[in-house]
This record gives sequence, C-alpha cells and structure tokens, in this order.
Amino acid sequence: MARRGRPRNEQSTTDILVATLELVSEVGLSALTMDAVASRAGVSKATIYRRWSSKEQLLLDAWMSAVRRPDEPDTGSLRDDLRAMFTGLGLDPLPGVDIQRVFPQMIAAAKVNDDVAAAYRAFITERRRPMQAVLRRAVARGELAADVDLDLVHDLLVAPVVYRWLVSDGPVDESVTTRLIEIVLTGVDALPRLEV
Amino acid sequence: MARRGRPRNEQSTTDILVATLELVSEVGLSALTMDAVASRAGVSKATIYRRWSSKEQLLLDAWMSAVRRPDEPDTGSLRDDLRAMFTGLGLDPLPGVDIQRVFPQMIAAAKVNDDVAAAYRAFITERRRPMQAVLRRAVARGELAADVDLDLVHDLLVAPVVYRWLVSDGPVDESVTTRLIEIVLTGVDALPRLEV
Amino acid sequence: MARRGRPRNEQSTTDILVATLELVSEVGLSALTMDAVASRAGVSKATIYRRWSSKEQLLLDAWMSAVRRPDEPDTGSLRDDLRAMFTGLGLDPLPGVDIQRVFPQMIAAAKVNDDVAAAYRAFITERRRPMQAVLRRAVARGELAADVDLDLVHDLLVAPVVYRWLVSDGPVDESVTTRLIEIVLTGVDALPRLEV
Amino acid sequence: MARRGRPRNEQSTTDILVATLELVSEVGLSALTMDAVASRAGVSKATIYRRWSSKEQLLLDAWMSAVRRPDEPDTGSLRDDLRAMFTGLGLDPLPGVDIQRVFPQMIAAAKVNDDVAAAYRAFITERRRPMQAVLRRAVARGELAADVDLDLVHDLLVAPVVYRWLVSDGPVDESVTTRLIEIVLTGVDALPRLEV
DNA sequence: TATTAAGCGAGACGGTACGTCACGTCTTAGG
DNA sequence: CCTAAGACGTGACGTACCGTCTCGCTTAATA
Repeated sequence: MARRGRPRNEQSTTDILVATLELVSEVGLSALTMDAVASRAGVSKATIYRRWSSKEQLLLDAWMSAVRRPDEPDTGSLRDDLRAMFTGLGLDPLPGVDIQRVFPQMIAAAKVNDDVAAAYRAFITERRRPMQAVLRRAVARGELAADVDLDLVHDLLVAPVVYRWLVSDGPVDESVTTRLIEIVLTGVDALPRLEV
Repeated sequence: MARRGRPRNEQSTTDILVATLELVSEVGLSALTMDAVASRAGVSKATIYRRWSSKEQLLLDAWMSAVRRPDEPDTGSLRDDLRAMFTGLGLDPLPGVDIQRVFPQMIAAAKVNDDVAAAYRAFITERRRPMQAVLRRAVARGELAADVDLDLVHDLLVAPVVYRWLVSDGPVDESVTTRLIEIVLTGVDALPRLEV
Repeated sequence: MARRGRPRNEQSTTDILVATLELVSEVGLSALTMDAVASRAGVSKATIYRRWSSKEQLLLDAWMSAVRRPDEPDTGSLRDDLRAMFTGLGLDPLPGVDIQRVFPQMIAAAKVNDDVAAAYRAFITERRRPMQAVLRRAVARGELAADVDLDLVHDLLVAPVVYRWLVSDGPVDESVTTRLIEIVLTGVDALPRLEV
Repeated sequence: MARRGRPRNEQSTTDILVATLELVSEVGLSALTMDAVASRAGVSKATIYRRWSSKEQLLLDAWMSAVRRPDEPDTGSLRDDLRAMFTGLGLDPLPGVDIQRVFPQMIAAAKVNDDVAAAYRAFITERRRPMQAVLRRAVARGELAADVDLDLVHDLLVAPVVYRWLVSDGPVDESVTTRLIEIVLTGVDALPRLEV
C-alpha cells in the first residue's frame, strides 16, 4: 500500500549522502556540520533530519553507500584469488571523496555511538564474506589445513594493508601485497606441523 | 635569562591532559568540548588555549603523554623478544581512561589536521624504534635474513593486533599473539628461498 | 510577495526591549550584558543579534519605544500650552524602569556610535515638533515676535529641566517650571526692543 | 613621616589619566578597557588598580583633572561678568581629548556608581562657586532682586549651553550666549513684579 | 475534482559551545 | 614598597550549529 502525501525525493537522499562524503573527506567528522551538508546538497536541514537521526548515522549510511562489496574471485588457486581481491582495494568511489580519509572518521564514530557500532559490525561481517568464501574453498581444495583459524588468516592478510592506511602511512603496492600473501600463506602452511 | 611574569602552573597542564583523556574516552573527539575539559580540570578555557591551539593538538599531547614507549627486551631470541613486547600491550594508563577508545579518535584527528598528522608521525616513528632494534639484532644473530624488509615484518606483526582493536573487534590474547608471531616469522624465513 | 521561512516572534521583540530598559535602568549601559538581556527576556542571544547589531542600537530602540511623543496642546494661550506640555514630563513608561536613569546612558551611547547618533538625532527632531508647533502658533497669534529664534526659545525652555535631571540634580516641580516659562517668555518678549 | 619602600611614580599617574581621557574620548566608557589604558600609558594593570578601584573612579579623576575651574571675573557689571564666564567654555584641555565626548560618559558613570555620584556632586558644587559669587555680587549691587532663586538663575544660564552640547547639537556661539544672558536677566528682572 | 497528508526550502527559535577578550588578582624577578 | 610582565579563574563577547518549529507551497493518493 502506497503512503499518502508527497513522496520523498530520492535525488535529495543521494545528494545528501554525496555531500556528506565530500565534507567528511574534507574536514573530518568533528568539523562536519548538518548546516554545511544541507547547504552543499541544496536541501533544508529538515530534509536531512527526516532521514537520519544523527551525524554518525548519516556518516554510516554515506560510508556504506560508498564502499562497494568486493568481488568474489574463483580462479581455483588461493594465491590467485587473493591477488585478485587485493587489486583495486581502496579505490575512491566518487570524485572529491578520499575514502581513506573517511574510513578513520567512520571508525571513530562507531567507537562512540552504540547504534552506529552495531550497524557497522553487521556491515563488516557482510563485507568479510567474499574472502571467507575464498578461504573456505581453499580448505576444500586442501590448500589450507582444515583446522586453520580462518578469521585469523583473514585478519593477517587484511590487517597490514589497513594498518598502513590508518596508522603507519607505509606503502601499499603490488610488491607489498604479493609478499604479504606469500608470507602469511607460507607461515600458516607450516603452522600445523609446528603443533600450535 | 629568567622569564618574566608569573610562570605557568604545571599542575594545570597535567590536569588538562588527564581530563582530556577521560572525556575523549567517554564521548569521543567529536563530542569533546573545551568547556567540559576546562570544567573537569578545574581550569579556565583561556588556560587551555594558552597551551594548545586546537582540540586536536590537545588530544595529541594527551595521547602521547598516556602511551608509554614499550620496553626493549633483549633475550637473545627473536621469538622471546617479540613475545615479551606483545605482553602488556594496550594496557590503560590511567583509571577512567580506555586507551583503545582514545586511539581511533587520535587517528581521526591526525587525518584531519596536518600539524597533528606531522607530530603524530614523528611520535609513531619514535615508538617503533624498540621493535626495529629487536628485529635488527635478530638480523645480526642470523635469525632473520639480511635482506628482509624490516618495516614490512614490523607491520605484519603489529597490524593484526591493531586491526582487531580498531576494525574487526576480534580477540587479542596470548594464543593469538603466539600464533601470529609464529606464522609471520616462519613465512618470512621461507620468503628469500621463494625469491621474492 | 509573501516572506519565506518562519516569521519572527513579535512578543520576543517586545520582551527584549522591556528587559533592556529594566537592566539599563538598574546597572547602566556599561554593565549591561547581552547575556543578561537574553536571560531576562527568556530569549536566546541569537534572537537579539538577529534584530540589533549592538548594545547601543538595542538601547536606542528600547528608549525610543519607551519615550512617548508629547501631546500637542492648543489652548489659545502660549503660557497655557507650555504649562500643559511641562506636565507629565519624565514619567516612567514601565514599572521597573527609571527613564531618567536610562536617558543619560542613551546620550552616552549616541556620542560613541555614529549610526545610533544619526537615529537619535532624527528621533529628537521628530520629538521637538509638538513644541515647535506650539511656538509657531504663538507667533501666528502675535504672542511671540515673528523674528524670534524658535530653536533658541525651545532650548531655553527645555534645557533647565533636562539639565537638572542630568547634571545638577536640582528640583523640577511646578513652581520651577512656572517661573521658568515666565522668565523665558518675558525675556524673549523684551528682546527685540533691545535690538539683539 | 615618609612612607617606606619605593615611592609611587607620579609620571605614571599622569600618564594613566591622560590615556584614560584619550580612550574615553575615542571609544566611550562602555568600550574602555583597563588593558588598553595600561597599554597606552605604558604601565601595568597593577599600577592602575593600586590607584583606582574601578573604571568609573578612574574616569572621574581623569575628568576632574581635565576640567579647569572657571575664572571668577569681577567687572562690576553682571552682564560683563557672565559674558566673560561664557568665553572659553568647553575648550579641550589636551590634544586628542574631546571633552564634550567625555562629559556624557562621565554623567552616565555618575548615574550608575554611587561613590562616583557623590564625588561628582561635590565637584559640581565646587565648580558652581564662581558663578554663584558673581550672582551674589550682582544682588549686592542691586542688579538682581534680593529674593531671586540664584540656583534657578544659574541653571537657566548654564543649562542651554550644556543642553546643546549633550542633547540637541545646536550651535553655541557668542550670538547665542549673548542673547541667552539678555533673555534670562531681563526675564528675571521682570519676575518679582509679576509676583511669582 | 476536491481534499488530505506528507514533503519541501526557508528561516526563526532556545540552547550550547566556540575561541577571544577583559576582568581583577596573584606570582614572579627586579628597582 | 613599587614596578612590568604575564598567568590565573571568571564570565561576557558575537558567531556558528544544534535539533526543533512554524511558514507558504508542492506533490501525490484518496474520497
């Protein structure tokens, strides 16, 4: 059953999300103002508050709309699947939006607002599925031992990239990701024999 | 030559830093107000602004004052050195301060304010020295190949812990850190033979 | 054309003017604070600044709203007209407002702020009209010589009253105003014969 | 008995008074700050507060130091005495000080601060003495009736000049003061015969 | 076709916090 | 004891945003 009254303008919704990403990218969450979002989106504040209850919720939605779910390759080789997944990681979704600047603001928001934290966790769980599937197929093929902690392997592979983005500003290029995959897979492969 | 005028009260400085850590820990950077810091520290806003030019600078100093530089163990074994370094990681420096809640706020601040970013980078570089020294001694002892990228090894070891704190909320206990060290060191050890 | 947006609350405007008069009456212009006006009027500071750009402008409007334009009597006799005009001079317009305490603050403000000075002068010119009319009718009736300087006569009549309010704290009662009118009119009457 | 310790610097006292007059002349009492006075006088704030307890007291002293007591002419003719007294009225005492801008600030201060009001009244009483003496000598010579209210005559003469300074911005030149004296003296002369 | 309900931009509203300035006091090192 | 310098807690400044609330108007579904 259709709702009565004038329907919401979906273009406004999109404009607000884009404006939010741009502004968070420019000035951060702390300096983000609803007035600025409204102004840049060409929308009134009421139109924003009709859709989101807080700056953090808005940022969450904006971020989720910008971060695409990774493809799930299936080349038959774990190393090739992983190399495919690391390609194109961290590309900016929109002109004027630096997603690597938005990400830490998103994390900071999730650490502060419990509702945002729950939604953020659910989104992360969903986003991890493709790599979990890749790893599970590798187990099925015998490329990984059956008793390996897949969450740990996942984190060992992903963490260094995110860490360099967020904390240490180190380079993240193909040379790095290739060595990273090799070290982790080799280490994990040796681990069961070491009885840990 | 002696400075003229009434000297600054060092107790006030300390009180402000502690109040800042407590409040960031409680409400985050975005909701942190200078008025609240002043009030909790029993100090006037002017006294804060006389010392720091922005909320971000203040948080930076507070965080640096709270994060102790890690010890630099020298047991003669790389594995034992690393195990020692991972022990006691992330302990809270003050009652009422959850440093793992403060850290992402600190990162978010550094991504927004260039001056803070520079000071943050310098601090991180300094903080990495002990583990770099541990790794260099391992190279000297022949436990690590001479041509290994020590920065990459460093990040492979540290990143998963920080990643679980910040992003995935996974567990970080002794079982995890032990396997982590084993996987990385084993993988790195195999790497040169793989000619990467 | 209709104005857009929520219209201003006229009750707030009135409340602010009354609060301003009360506070200036109590503590003077120098100690008047916008915070106190806002608080007493039950209004936010922004609501004040939306209407007036400075303390002085606010006082000007408050004062103008409080000072009623004098009646313009027309008894057929100059002496009777003047006596009527001097009656009820300086009555307080509101409970809690001592207009004789407000007036010097108003003058001080006008001497400092050029915009206020201009508006003040315009208001004074307007306010002088009734007595100027009374004097002109007296000229028409032959009670005053045609070549008399009406501005000077006006000032001679009004100045002593204001002077005693502001400067010398002398009494201003009916005996004083009656003698004042008599002396000035008699003196003016004699003047042309003295060829000045 | 001489006071112990370092004596006060009298030059500082003078510098403070001059700086106060200049600043009140420029920005008014409301915008006058002790910091600005200290800065312009080349003196520390403590040096000001050691001498005066408030802005109003300081202005009072500054104003009293600037307004010279009028001469007391004795020409043998009331009209000539008055004409002499009106000459040179309102001259500025210092370069950079507009005493007609300072005066209303002084009055405003006196209406707000009771201590200042008392000192101001005493000063005014003292300042009125020369003209009171002139008027009393005129009574002795028979130029004025013995039962005339000298305070009222005084105010009738002085008020229009002050009124034009403060309120109506009308001209105050020799033509005005001459006619003023003539009208008032003629009017007063006629008054007793009118049995008022 | 007319009514009704929600959405819309604009902008005022009572608040809170901003970063600055001035208050009057105090603490330092000297004169 | 006075001085200049300058830090201190307090509190007001005028501005910017908060999230809410009228306004007049627009846009569809319902009656």
